[in-house]
Amino acid sequence: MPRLEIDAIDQRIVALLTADARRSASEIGRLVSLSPAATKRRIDRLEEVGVIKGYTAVLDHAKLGHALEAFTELRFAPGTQVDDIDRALVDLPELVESFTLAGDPDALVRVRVDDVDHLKRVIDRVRRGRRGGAKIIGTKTLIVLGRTAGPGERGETG
Amino acid sequence: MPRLEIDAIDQRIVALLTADARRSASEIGRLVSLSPAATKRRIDRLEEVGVIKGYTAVLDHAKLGHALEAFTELRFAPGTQVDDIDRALVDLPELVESFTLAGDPDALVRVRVDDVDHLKRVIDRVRRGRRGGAKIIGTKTLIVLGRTAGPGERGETG
DNA sequence: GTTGAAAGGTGCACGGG
DNA sequence: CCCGTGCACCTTTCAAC
Repeated sequence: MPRLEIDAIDQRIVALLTADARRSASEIGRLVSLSPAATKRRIDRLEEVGVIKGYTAVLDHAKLGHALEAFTELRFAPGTQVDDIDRALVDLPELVESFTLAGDPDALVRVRVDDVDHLKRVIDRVRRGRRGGAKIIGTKTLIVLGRTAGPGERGETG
Repeated sequence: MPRLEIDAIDQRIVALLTADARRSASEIGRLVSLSPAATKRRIDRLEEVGVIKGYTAVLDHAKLGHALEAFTELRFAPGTQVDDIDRALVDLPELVESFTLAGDPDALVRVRVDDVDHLKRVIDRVRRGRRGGAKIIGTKTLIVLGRTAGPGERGETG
């Protein structure tokens, strides 16, 4: 395993790839004053140590027919293990990401759906929450009206 | 402006770029049985019409020193405009994204911080919510214990 | 960290369906 | 409209330093 330290140049490379993951290693090298080969080695190392987990396209989901986004807060029966929560949600195609939380509610589930009717069906599926012994005793769904990206999503954190 | 219709091949291209945004147009072309040039033209068109808004690196924030993630629910005073909410949150480097919601709470703010002390300072800043006339009358912060990516984040939705 | 050369990807004009 | 081809140019990759 390569060294884990992330120096200032690594941070700039990470920021540049966060802003545009399809930039070439040569261009990044130009921007951080390094040769293409040295830049590529740093990118490879950042991937190896797991600082960079991958690269993804940022989509306009509304244009792909998934116009509605929502968060559903979940409350579980006493004794439910946090790991059970994840198991309760696999195989839900509408799931974007799910969070286990400290406090009340116990989990937050983010879903993307076509319309309110679709949302209703998804919430029904979530509420069943059969798998893994997780017993859902309450849900509260919040419909997203608008979303704004922050600096932390654009690589401006360092 | 190019055509807005997204056919089955476009959807596969979007899914492939969502799974790995750094794949070359030639490789994607091989996977969807199209020439490199035709594939590139489709990718360019998907970007032009805004289906693909950009490309970003997926990071392990814990390895970059931002180990703690949290959601803060916000409640606003009556008469607050939803647009005021976004204006109240600009210039918060710890902000990942913010959502305006239908129902109660009025907004959900996602932040990434170094530790609980840092979180305390960020929540204090959010609670002030000076800008744009947004008056925050209550907050509730949920600390993230764990996160799981769903199919909708990996391009498996189509 | 650099250089350099081979392999492969990109960008563009052209022609065909 | 959208596809493929061919070619010049640029990037990536890897050895050697």
